[in-house]
This record gives sequence, C-alpha cells and structure tokens, in this order.
Amino acid sequence: MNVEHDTRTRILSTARVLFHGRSYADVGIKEICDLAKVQKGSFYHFFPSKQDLAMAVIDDMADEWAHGFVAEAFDQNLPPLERLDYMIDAAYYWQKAAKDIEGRMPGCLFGNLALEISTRDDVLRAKLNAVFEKASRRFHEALDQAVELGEVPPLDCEATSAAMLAFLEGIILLAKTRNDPEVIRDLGPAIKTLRIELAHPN
Amino acid sequence: MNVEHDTRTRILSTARVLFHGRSYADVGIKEICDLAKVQKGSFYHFFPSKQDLAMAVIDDMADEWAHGFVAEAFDQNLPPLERLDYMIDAAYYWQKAAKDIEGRMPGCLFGNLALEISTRDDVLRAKLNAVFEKASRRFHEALDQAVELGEVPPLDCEATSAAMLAFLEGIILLAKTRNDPEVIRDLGPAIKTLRIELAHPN
DNA sequence: TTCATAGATGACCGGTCGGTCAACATGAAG
DNA sequence: CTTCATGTTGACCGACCGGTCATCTATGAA
Repeated sequence: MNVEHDTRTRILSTARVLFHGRSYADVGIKEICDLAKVQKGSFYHFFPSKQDLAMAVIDDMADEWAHGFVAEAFDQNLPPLERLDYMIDAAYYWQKAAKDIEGRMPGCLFGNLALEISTRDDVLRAKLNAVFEKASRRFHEALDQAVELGEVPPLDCEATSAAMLAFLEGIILLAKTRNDPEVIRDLGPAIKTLRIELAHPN
Repeated sequence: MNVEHDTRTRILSTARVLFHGRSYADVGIKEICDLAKVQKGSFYHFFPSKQDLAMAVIDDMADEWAHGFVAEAFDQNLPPLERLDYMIDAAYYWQKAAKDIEGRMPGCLFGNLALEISTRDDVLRAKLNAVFEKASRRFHEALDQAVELGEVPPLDCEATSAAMLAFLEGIILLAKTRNDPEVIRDLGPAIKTLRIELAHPN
C-alpha cells in the first residue's frame, strides 16, 4: 500500500520542492526523476503529463496547507483578528526558514505558479483560482466573526477578505523580489487596516 | 540612425509583448526572432544573451511606464489621494484592454518576472527590485503630501507606500488568476485604507 | 578606390525538452 | 502453472533550446 504509492509520493514531493524553489518551466521531468530516484518510464506510469503532475502538486500542497498552519492560524478558538496576525507570522517564519536554508526566498508556490502559467494553461489557472478562493473564505469567516463580536465596524466581508489575500500575496511577492522575509513582518500587520465598505443600497 | 536601431527596437518590443503575455522561460529566442522578422545572428549581434535581453526589456518597460501613465497618475497637480485612485484606474483599464484583445489578463510584467526568475537570477532580481523601489517612491511622495495637507493623519509613509505597492501587485495577481480585471476595480480602492503607524519612539 | 566597421544571414552546435515504448519483474488470484 | 494487473527499466524519439560562427553586404570616411 504505502510501498505502492511510495514512488508516486517521492515524485510529488520532489516536484513540489523544485517547482517552489525555481519555476514550472525551469524544472524538467528528468531532474525530478533523478532527484526522486525514479525512472522516467515510472514517472509516466503515474502522471500522464507534466501538466497532470502540476495539478497533483497543487492539490498536494493545498491539502498540506489546509491541514497545516492554515488550520492553525484560522483556529476557531483564536480571536478573529489574531488569526490574521497568526497567518502573517506563519508566512514570515516559513519564508525566513526557507531563506536561511537555501539562501533564497521561494515565495508562495500558488502565487508563483499563478503568474507563470495562468496565461498559458487555463486548467491550471482555474485550479489555482480555486485554491485562492478557498483561502479567501478563511479570511471571510474571520471577518464575519470579528464584525459579529463588534471588534470591527461592519464592512463588505466578501470584498475585504479578497483584498486581504491579495495583500498577503503582494507582500510575499515584494519580499521575494527583495529576497528579504522581513518585508512580510514589516508590512504584514497592515492587513488589519484594509477595509472595503458595504455598498450603499440606494 | 533610426534605421540602425530599428532591428534592435523590433526585437525589444516583440520580446516585451511575448514575455508579458506568457513567461520568460516559455518564450524562445527563435520565436522572438521570427515575430520580429530578424535573423538569429542579428539578435546576438545586439544582445549577448537572453538575460541581457531581459534586462533591456525591463529597462524599456520601466522607462515607458515612468514617462507614461505612471507620470500621469502621480501628476503633482493632482490631489495626493486621487493619484492612488488614478493608478488603480490605469491598471484596471490597461488589463481590461489587454484582456479584450487577447482574451487573457497578462498582469504586471515586473511582478510576473519577479516571481518567475528572482530565485534563479540574482541580477535580474536586483533590477526588478529597483523598479519596485522606484515605484514605491511615487507612493511615498503622494503620502507625504497627503499628510502635509492634513488629508490623512500622520503615518509611516515609507512602510505604507511599500504596502500599497504590494497591495497593487497582489490585486493584479489575484485578477490574473481569476482572469477578470474587475477584481482590480473592486478591490483597488481599498488601497487608501492601508496604514502603517509610525513606530513609537521609546 | 580602398578599407574598416556595423549589420545581416542561415547553417550549425551540443544539450535538453516532454514524451513513448517494448521488455521485464513481481505478486496475487484462478 | 497460468494469467493478469501493477509497476520498473532504460533506450529511444523528434523537436526545440540558447548560443556560435564564417561569410556576405552596405555604408561612409580617408
């Protein structure tokens, strides 16, 4: 069981690391196979194409996120606004750890892939969009609860949650470009100041 | 004079369009040459390598930006906060026009390149970082003036301007992933709500 | 008229790309 | 013992990659 899927898992995690650290186009299947100690023929036994591999990598990482520190950060027991800080912190420490090890900030795998391939591959684009929408929903929940608890004046939670996700991705983009995770820490807390007012019902 | 540089210019503008619409790695020199109606040998007469071409493309677009709608948006005669709206508007209309023509949102060339190659090529990364820093300075100016005019309570203009740029890039990223320029219009105005307070002097 | 220089041409290079395939190993079910 | 499914192996494919180069042409100064 676990042995059967071991090869597949090795391919998947190797591909994830390489795609994240460089880019989709820059990483070849040969390189993935070599590092994962898998033969090329075996690769194509599990994944029909490089695109399918990318799909699986996205699913894989989205799952790990959802059950990992995203679940922690958006813990229902945490005060809603603290969850935002937690999320920023988690992003910061993650990127910092990666930079300390590899010397470079990998940024957000989803953001990286989105900008690289969403003009070329509509299927992958749609999948990445779904990941972002799911992430946005976490912000949405937190905002709803913050409003309910009176911690924040009423606002357009739908739009604001999307804006917060955009801000997070933007900060990571800027930090990666500066190769300096501190950007996340310095700018991140401003996420709580973002507000989009409710549209006036005429 | 203009004839001499015509070939170079054709290469440059063709490369810009292709890099912007797809990605750096996905566009080959052969394709650029074909579209620009230039022979490969001629290409390498003007550009020593693909990396040098990328440098030139970034410079080229940064120049066109600086003297184009960025200069318009950050017109000193405009009220500072209106400049922010102008910038969002400009981004929106640009992306919308591009999508109407090509069917896909290209996003921001600088953001695209930054995420794709800043882990692989430190020279290009540094250049893109410089572009962002220059852009951030425009926001900085506007914020300084807004504070001076009392339109906004005092704040950390340095950090907030960087946050605003991050937000802009993040919005474009999200819009590109959704392939829907309206995201820029819907979330963009929240840029004015971003605030990073001045650090307390102990 | 000569000569140097800038530019244009297209064949060519080794290497890598994503992907295919026939042959073979393994192990469980009949 | 046979059959079949699952998985492994590595040679192989044509296309394309970034980049090189010898050769030719056009131009303008001396």
